[in-house]
Amino acid sequence: MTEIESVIMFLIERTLKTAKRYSQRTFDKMNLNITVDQWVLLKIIDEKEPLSQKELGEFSIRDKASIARTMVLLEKKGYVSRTPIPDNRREYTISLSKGGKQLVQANMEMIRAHRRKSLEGFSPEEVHTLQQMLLRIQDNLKE
Amino acid sequence: MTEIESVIMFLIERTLKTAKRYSQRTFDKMNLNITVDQWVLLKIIDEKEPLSQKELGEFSIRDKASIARTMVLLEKKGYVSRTPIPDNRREYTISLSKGGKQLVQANMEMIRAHRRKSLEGFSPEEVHTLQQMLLRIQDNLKE
DNA sequence: CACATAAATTTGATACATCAACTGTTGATT
DNA sequence: AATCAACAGTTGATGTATCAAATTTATGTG
Repeated sequence: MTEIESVIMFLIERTLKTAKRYSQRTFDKMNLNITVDQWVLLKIIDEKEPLSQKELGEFSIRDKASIARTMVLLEKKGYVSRTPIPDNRREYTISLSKGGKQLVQANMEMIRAHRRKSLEGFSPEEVHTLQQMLLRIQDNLKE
Repeated sequence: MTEIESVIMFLIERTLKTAKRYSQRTFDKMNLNITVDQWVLLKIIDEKEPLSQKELGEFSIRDKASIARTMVLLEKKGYVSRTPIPDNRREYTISLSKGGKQLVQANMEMIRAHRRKSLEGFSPEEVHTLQQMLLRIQDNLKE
């Protein structure tokens, strides 16, 4: 085992890429016509709506420019609506359209199956330990 | 806490983005003029050279197209050399140039400091547990 | 040997990431 | 009220990611 293979960030990156690739292949097979990144944003909106692009960016750790462009795209695809806020012409309210809600609804079971598969062989305590460790690392690197 | 905030892949993604951002800011402050992704590839080459683009792609879980373009770029920057293999005109041998070796050498201490910072408060046993968990997840998703 | 098949890399199309610069809006201070 | 700083979002430039198709070279089988 070389040095880099024991580095946590390297392992995290490999794990994430493996999982993303796995999910994207399923999405493509099902002709979902969205990317895994787009799914994640849709799911966040589903759980947190209504919210602004700024809030969505902060929550998902994405640049505001990236969020803006993806929202335009998801609006075009008919999954997201951006409605103006009365007395505030500087931000939008982001929420799921009917089509977006339906998409999330229709695919949650498949997503949950992926989550279960990724954690096969883990006890609930282990999962909890892993969650806490990841949060601790984020805390260590905050600001 | 909403559902998605307990999902391991979501936490992993946030952790990785936080760490990458943190390192990139340091790189930029030091005028290193490379991205974190480029650094990771340089460090892999440093540890594994000589190797082919295909091997580098498999090891780092990157698409061969992505590797090819990044190698062209790193060659232009003078950090990597691609030398032909005798009796094999179909692949290259990738290795670090002098400049590349020097770059890795000169920055390893800073990188190690980042690694230590990300794991502040972790015992060696905890780090080992985390490594093993990440490997188990990758195994679970291996096609 | 010829020819099909496989392998390593490159190129094209598209998506997403960041930073920096810009636009338009809001709010606070003088 | 006028001005200026802060804020939300957009746009431009650049780097990286993927898949699919093309290219070039190597190899195995008849």
